[in-house]
Amino acid sequence: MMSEARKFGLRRFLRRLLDRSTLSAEEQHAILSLPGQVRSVRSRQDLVMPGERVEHAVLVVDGLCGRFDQMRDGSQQINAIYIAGDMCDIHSVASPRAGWGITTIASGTILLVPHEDINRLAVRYNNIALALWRDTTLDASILAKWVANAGRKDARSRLAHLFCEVGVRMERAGLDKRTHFRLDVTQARLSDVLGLTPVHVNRTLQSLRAEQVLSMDKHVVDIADWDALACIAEFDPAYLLLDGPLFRWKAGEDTEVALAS
Amino acid sequence: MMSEARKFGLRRFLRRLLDRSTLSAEEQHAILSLPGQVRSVRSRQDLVMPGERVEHAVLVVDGLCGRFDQMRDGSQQINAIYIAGDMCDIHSVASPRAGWGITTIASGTILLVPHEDINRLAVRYNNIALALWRDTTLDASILAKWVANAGRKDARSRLAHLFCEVGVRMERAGLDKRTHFRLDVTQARLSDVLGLTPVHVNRTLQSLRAEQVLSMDKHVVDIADWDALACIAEFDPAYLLLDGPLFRWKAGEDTEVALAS
DNA sequence: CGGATTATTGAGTAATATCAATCAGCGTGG
DNA sequence: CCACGCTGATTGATATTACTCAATAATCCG
Repeated sequence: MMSEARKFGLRRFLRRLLDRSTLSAEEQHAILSLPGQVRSVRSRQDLVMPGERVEHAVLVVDGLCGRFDQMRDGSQQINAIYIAGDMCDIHSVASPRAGWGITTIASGTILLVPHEDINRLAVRYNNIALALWRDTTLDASILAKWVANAGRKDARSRLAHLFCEVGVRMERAGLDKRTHFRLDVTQARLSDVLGLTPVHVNRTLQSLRAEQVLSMDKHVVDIADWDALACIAEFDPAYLLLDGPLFRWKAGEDTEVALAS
Repeated sequence: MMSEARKFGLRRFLRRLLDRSTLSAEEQHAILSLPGQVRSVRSRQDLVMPGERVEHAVLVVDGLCGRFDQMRDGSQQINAIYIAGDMCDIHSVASPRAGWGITTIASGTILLVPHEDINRLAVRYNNIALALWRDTTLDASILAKWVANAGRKDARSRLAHLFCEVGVRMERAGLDKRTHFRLDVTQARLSDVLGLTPVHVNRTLQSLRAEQVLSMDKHVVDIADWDALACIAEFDPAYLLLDGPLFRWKAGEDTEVALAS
């Protein structure tokens, strides 16, 4: 049932927020009570076009979404991958018009949550505002890492890094194991993520397979040697901000700021 | 005098916030009253090391700073450039430990603003919280564009895009003209920004100079043909979110959300 | 089964990196 | 004032990575 999907998606979203922020029972309840429109989506469906002004945020209930930028020659660059529980364009709540677009990478289910309702929560509960800000921070942190990877690493290392990142995020979200997960992408799509050619992605995958580091068959990634992969990738998960929930803001006029352990 | 530098920096910071957010007189005054420690910095001075936990945010009063990531082989990738008025690591207020580092690119003056005080303002004035979140959004938007540039554009186009971006940002900040500005970077530093080799940056600059599009002499960029440069860069400033101040949150328990025109 | 993607392979090419000099500016100590 | 040593800019020659084009094989899906 549709309403079930909504609850399910919001629970995943809440879980994700709780990874980095502490929310009271009331705040948690408020998140879970967010309204939203459930929608089934196929692969390669553009949800937000670049430059469009939006009035709702896209929460991935199930499947995969990506944020993309388009070049004049038609080529795409995907600059963020979102898995179940991620809210793709949380930013849009603060800045409703952005330069990017949102597309589905794999079929699945999404929940469209009106900005209006998210704003209402952020106003009433400033720790929700903080949690959302923190989520944007994570997004920026991942982007910063992607810039570094694109700028300074070769194809092997970039590919390896992507698998490490997605593995860890999947595992953290309770979706799969970091060494074995379903990643419903075609090699062409992978090339849009990594800024490579489909041909080159194919060859790079083969080289990793030949070295028994990882295999990708039928869109299932199987990492045989995590340490080797992390080494190739120079993967350091610090940028995923997984140290556990951080401090809260004290409510009201209190001028003291609570800092967690 | 040092205190003058503090005021000066905060005014620039406020001005920057007002480009995208509306703040009341009281809120503006609160920003300008932020405390902070002024510090003169030389070029190539690391202010925050990767992975370090910080307790203050860095505001660029004058000069240039950059956020960087470091590879195992020692090479650096600069994934963000900050000009006067920018607060480099606003994110750190929400997430005090990040994976990146902050370094100076050119000599100048910075202001270290304690997180504690920023948090205090964000708690008391939720529109300041919104403005800061929005600022993080802008940062993410720029990063997303850089990912796209690094992934899908060649050296010429990337270099051109950087100059367009910095020009527009400088002009917007009231520091210079977009077609003529001082950018105190060496070619080697530029290469760290663009993910290229110093040698290649040099040759690419020469090619742009040969075509009378732009020249860079003594660290002063002179753009002879802005349109040509923007065309080479495929520059569309939408991602800089310059449409003017956006909506405010209504204060207090009000459940209605104010949306600007 | 047949038409569509998607994956794979090969050969040749273009972009960028690498290595190694040389050159130019510039501050400093003699 | 000038020689020295430094950093940054420039150049040339070569190596390497990744792209392009084009074809074929495998898989998916109705």
